[in-house]
Amino acid sequence: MPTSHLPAFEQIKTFVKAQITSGVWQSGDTVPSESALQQQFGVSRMTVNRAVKELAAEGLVTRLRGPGTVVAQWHRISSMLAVRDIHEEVIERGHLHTCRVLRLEVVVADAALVQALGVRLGAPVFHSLIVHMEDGVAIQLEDRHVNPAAAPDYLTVNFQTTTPTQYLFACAPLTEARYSIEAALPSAPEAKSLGIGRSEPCLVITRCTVSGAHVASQARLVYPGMRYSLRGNFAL
Amino acid sequence: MPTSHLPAFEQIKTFVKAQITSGVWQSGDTVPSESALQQQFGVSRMTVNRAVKELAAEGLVTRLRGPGTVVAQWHRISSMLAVRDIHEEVIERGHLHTCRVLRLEVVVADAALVQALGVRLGAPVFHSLIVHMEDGVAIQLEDRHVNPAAAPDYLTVNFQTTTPTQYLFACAPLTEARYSIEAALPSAPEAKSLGIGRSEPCLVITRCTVSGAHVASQARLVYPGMRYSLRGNFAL
DNA sequence: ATAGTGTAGTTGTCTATACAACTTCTACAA
DNA sequence: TTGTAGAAGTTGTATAGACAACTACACTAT
Repeated sequence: MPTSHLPAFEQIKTFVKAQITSGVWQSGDTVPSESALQQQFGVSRMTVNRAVKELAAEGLVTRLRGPGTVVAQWHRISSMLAVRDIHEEVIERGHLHTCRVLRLEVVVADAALVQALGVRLGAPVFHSLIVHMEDGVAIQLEDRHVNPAAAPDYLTVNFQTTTPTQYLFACAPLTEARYSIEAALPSAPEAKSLGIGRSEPCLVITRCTVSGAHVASQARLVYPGMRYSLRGNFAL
Repeated sequence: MPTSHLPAFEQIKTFVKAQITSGVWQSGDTVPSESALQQQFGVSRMTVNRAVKELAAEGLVTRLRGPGTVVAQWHRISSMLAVRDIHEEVIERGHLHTCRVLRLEVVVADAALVQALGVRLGAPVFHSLIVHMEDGVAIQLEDRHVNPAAAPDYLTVNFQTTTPTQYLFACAPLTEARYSIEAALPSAPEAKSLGIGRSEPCLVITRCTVSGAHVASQARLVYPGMRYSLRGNFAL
């Protein structure tokens, strides 16, 4: 990478992003002030300002006069589909979030997992299957496979108090994500876990998150179609 | 609106947006150069630069050294879900796009349309029902209601050569959009039109577009779940 | 007629400075 | 102890100027 040929403001952005994605600066941590970065990089404050302002526009940091710049809580994927925690989402609606852990185990990587996670065939992979409920009604089935290299202690987490999304955010900072949204019918066990009929259509979000060099996890999120919809708004 | 109290760069952004949303500047038109806007608003070039640069980041205009700034082709809704034309989308994949117009008529506004389009009960509303095909296979059913105030000549358009999205973009520039994505089973006529079974789940995108003071149209887009998925990517 | 050259116009980046607006913390006074 | 005032630190906005990189177009030399 010819970073030295990149514009100064890009180099500063790259530096800050690297600190965040490597986990050196975590959610809520304060980012050095503009004058500090100015001295560190030997550029004018306007150049630092542009770099940090653009990072704020991308949602990686939040800025306030006085308190300064802090690493943002959630890294948004576009303005519509944020990688956010179902727990937070339910709480935000003023409802009660509970969950039932159906499976928490080690499985052996098959061809599909080799493809998705980049592990070797037959290597151990963590697997969790959790039903999330809003006021007692099942709204999401979370079927997740986790790369042990990214979260070695995944199986010891108490998922009654911490959601997988929360835990993975903390120990494997997000650097990249791919997702697809489709409509599908639930399988028999999925329908049973969600308490719906096999003919009820579901929104299925498949999400693959990358943290540094590893594919951290692959999640298949099944939402009952009658109880959930993705909404968005756009203006100007 | 206390526009005079807003920062100068915001006023310039508002001005440019207004020219675009009002249709004075259309897709492909060139935007005045930075020096021209600088003289017009009596500010420094850096201020104009910031305003136009942010509009470019939002996807409303594209900028190039030499050719200058032009109004962008498509107004993106977030980075994932663009309001774009199904025709362009199919062509981009290198396939053949055809369509069948099932209905093109005037209907009388019922309560739901009053709510959605902001017209009076019993007022005339244009309605089109079109099946879009990719290489002969139905991939989208477009059920659209159009506000006559926004597109008075909607019924005279030849939808074999122009898609509703294309036409509406031209005569009613987009200023706002709301959408939701859900999973649902098709109704009997919908299944028949798409050539799928009634038990095959579909992705349903409901989109409401606003142009200036009018709600221009409401579209219900039904995609067969087995033939279509929304995909997205996010990095850094 | 064609190929090459140069010039004008455009955006991209960067500097050094200035003031405004806001927050937090400290110091002082009641 | 409480309240107020102020100082310090932070980001937000704006200016005037400079040079670089790139494009389009007209002009020139072959």
